[in-house]
Amino acid sequence: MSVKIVYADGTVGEVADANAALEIYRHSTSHLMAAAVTSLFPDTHLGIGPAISDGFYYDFARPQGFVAEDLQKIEKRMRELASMDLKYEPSIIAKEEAIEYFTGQGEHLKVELIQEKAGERLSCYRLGDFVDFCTGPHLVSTSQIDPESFRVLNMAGSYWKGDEHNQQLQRIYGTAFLTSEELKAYLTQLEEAKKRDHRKLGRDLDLFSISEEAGPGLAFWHPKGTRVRLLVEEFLRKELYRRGYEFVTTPHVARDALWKTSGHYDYYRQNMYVFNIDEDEFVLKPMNCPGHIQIYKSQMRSYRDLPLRFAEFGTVYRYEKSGVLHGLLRVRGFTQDDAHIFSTREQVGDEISALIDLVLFVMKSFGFDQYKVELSVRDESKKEDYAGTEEDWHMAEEALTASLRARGIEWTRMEGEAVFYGPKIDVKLIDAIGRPWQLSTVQFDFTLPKRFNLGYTGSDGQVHQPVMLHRALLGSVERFLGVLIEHYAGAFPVWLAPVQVVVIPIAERHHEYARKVASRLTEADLRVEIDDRNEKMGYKIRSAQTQKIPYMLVVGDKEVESGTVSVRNRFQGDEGSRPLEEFLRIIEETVKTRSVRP
RNA sequence: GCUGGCGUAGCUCAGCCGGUAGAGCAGCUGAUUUGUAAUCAGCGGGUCGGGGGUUCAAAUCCUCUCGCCAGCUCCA
Repeated sequence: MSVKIVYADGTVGEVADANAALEIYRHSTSHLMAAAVTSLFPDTHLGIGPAISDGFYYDFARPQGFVAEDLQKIEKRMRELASMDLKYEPSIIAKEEAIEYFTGQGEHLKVELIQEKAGERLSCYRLGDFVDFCTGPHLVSTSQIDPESFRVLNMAGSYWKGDEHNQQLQRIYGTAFLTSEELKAYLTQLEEAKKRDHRKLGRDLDLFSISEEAGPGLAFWHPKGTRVRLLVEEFLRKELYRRGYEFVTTPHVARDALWKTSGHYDYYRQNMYVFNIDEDEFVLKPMNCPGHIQIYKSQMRSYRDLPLRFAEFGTVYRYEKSGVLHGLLRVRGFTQDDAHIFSTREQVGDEISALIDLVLFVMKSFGFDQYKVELSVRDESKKEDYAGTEEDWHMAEEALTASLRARGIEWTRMEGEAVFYGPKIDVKLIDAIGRPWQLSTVQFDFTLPKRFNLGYTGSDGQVHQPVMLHRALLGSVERFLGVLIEHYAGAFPVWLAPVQVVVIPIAERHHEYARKVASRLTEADLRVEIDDRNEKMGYKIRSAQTQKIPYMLVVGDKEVESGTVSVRNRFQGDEGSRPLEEFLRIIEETVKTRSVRP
């Protein structure tokens, strides 16, 4: 469907593209919201109010802020204004005139924006009594906004121009869709996301907890959560050994001297836990790289030794601001599936290719098949902020893009997003309900080899400096498991499920057979429980279903007699009886293939 | 860290214009011996996040503090 719009110069047009139309629609709804807010609260001043990926927001400056009840009032006022058929009236005026007007209105933030804008003339849109400096385009009239297709959702603080040193504004979020059905679907999806919340599932499935007494941002892994964790780690460990990595183990604390050499002491101090013992100062490690470098440096290295790939499930601790902590996704103590590759310049291209293969293989194995790749490079205008030579950056970027190109992987180039010590590739996974998660990262490092004066003897007998790559596949085990829980909504694939099978005897006389069944499966290395509680079968099934256990084996008189099990699958329900050995073959195959659905 | 909201039993929540706590689920005990998502009955369980204050009296009001939630900034 096409939407009628009005451009800044007053011409009227139509937009047929659904995405473009939605963006304009949301932007216009945000103006409607601002109009509602300024009419309800005349002492409010304006920030900016764009459309965003799933709605829109508007930032307001109001000393006393807003309270939750204000949101309802605002929404109500928006409906009233929408029904008044107000026109979005554009006008093009001189910059001077605009400054004068907004200064007169006390809109100093708008004035600031206008002053920064180049050009002599600019456009404004009027909506009733509300005038905003805006390039448009907009809907023609508020009558185009379906009062049932938008919502004012929540509010939060935000910094002017996104800078925490600036004044803090009140941001009000809303969402809008072209139809009320789409709004409804969106709200349903929010509910869905809530049901998958790993913090809730972590408790319900008894996977992990975070204790107020022990401190925020520190996860305690329960037996079932630890099982999943170990399974993930075992899978990776096996795969990494297969691909030429060596595992190493490094201490959790090290003298300040190490961190001074690495530079973290100066650049990362605000995130480090530092403490004194006797005369010495120690740091709880926030990163594993200096440790791996110690191992590299423990002996002379030759080009024949390279590449060296040191891997570690390295637990690090970083002080994070209290407001950023979030379940397992953002914690203060976490385990990186870290590795550092030391290679010659000639080898680095192959290493990156191998890494990309590895990342894709690992993600696929865990059931993710959608992803986005970002290549972060330095800000060309601020080269002095970055370490490494011109040649370093060129070589690194070349190596990264060549590998991506060779695999036909599409990527987005992120200007100015590189870390100061080198460019990187980040892989963002898309989960089951379409949300992106930043996990894998491959980063060049031009500074640590220099700081630690790393070298190897080349075939020419001269000492050369190795290239160093940091890489993590899962990022951190904690974050990855959080994402995995949400991706599967707690129903892990059979190979990762903490409990794979629960045997459900119907009555007490079937307990002995149930134990026989369970021990046969346990012998085959399956994770089995028997529910021999004094309850009805339906109760036990419900209990197993809510625990998302992949298979329930019901055993009663018939099964005891025939040596079978009645198989119930958590997704499909009752599958009927089959001989125990046959079930065993099926589940073993499911585990072996790491099949997502049993 | 900042803005706003919220902390009552293991979980979800009621009680909150002040009169010292309640439900459902979970747990425990007993009865029941059960055929594909909740059998019945009984019992135990809370220094109402913590400190201070106002008051004859505080889960309810004020204040400080800790934590959680939604964002912002930052990030694996």
